[in-house]
Amino acid sequence: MALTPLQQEFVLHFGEMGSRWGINRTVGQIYALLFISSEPLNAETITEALGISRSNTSMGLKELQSWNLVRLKHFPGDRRDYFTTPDDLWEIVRTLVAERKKREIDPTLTKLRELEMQGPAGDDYAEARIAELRELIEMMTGFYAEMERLETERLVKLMTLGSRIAGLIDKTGGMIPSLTKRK
Amino acid sequence: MALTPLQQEFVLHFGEMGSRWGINRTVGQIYALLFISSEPLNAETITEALGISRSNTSMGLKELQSWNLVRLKHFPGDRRDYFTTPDDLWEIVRTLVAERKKREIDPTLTKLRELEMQGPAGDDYAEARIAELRELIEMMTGFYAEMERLETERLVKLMTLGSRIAGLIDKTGGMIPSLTKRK
DNA sequence: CAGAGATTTCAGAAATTTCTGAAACGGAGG
DNA sequence: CCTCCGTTTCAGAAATTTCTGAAATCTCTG
Repeated sequence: MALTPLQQEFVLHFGEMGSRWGINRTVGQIYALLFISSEPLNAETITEALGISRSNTSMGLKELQSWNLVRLKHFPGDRRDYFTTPDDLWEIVRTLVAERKKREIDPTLTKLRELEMQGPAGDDYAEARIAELRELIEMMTGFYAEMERLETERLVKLMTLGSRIAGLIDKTGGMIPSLTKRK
Repeated sequence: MALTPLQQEFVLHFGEMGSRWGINRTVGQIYALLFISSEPLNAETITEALGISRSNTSMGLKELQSWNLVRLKHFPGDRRDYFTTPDDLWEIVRTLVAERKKREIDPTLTKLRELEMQGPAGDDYAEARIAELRELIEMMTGFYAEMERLETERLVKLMTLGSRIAGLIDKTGGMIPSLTKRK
């Protein structure tokens, strides 16, 4: 499969950005290709389009699957696997955030709790700093857990409202009457 | 400077996590060390504490400075540079988010706009997908711009209120009376 | 402005990550 | 239970990133 110049440039950009996102170039390119392709693609097509080895494609797809970033499709009479990305971009964002949290935040939270468990180490400053960090992360993951439940439409509205909500929270108490009344 | 077992473990953990966060092990360790040290440290002390080369420390500190993650201090009669992290954890988070946005999001937004500029490429699906992605990113960065202005205290309150706010935004319109009234 | 102390730069070494081709594996159909 | 088609695994090659020691640079101080 030959790429159009537009596809080409898009794919190459995501390849380059890949390293900043903690995935490698190939994985970035594969994802970008699936993202801008209207039809599901099989491994052979991807291999050809990106000019990489078949095994590299296999590893890249495996990586993307471990991130839950691709969906598998099948066609009758064809036993090859075909891959796509979800149509809903918000679903993609949600997955991305969830996975990054799992890989980048959770292990640290676990480690911090573990360190606190070990009991007083006679290093007050370090202990205080660790506790503070753990509390911060817990607050943020708690907030995240709330947001996670929202479906796309509500999330969009929340983001649109952003500024107004922000302006409301004042230093004197942060209590919004219509908020505190309910529940 | 010899590290306490607690410091040791904390530092090593951040070193390991570093790779997942797009920074290298040494940079992660240096940051962690500064974070749990009550006093500012100079390059020589860091070098010794982490058992790395002096030049590696220099590069790591330079990297951290480019991320705006460390503060420089000086003591009278000592012309060496001493480094610390901010006391306020929220300030650290803000910096982290701002820098990651700059490195991981902005270049892509620019690229997407650029691709759209190049005009119709006869690939409707790809064009639509790119436009959709750009719009999503613009919405998120817009929301981020709002949040960025909030100082620590308000942010904490917003996060604490999270669930209630989320529950309010309903499908029928998302308009919260007390919100819509004020500008 | 010479010398000492401190930091930065840089080319190559070391370590790590990514990529490939070949071989192993898996499972549907005959 | 063999064969074919497709996928995965894996050991080594290639590429990239990180780290080091030596030299260069920078900047106070006397």
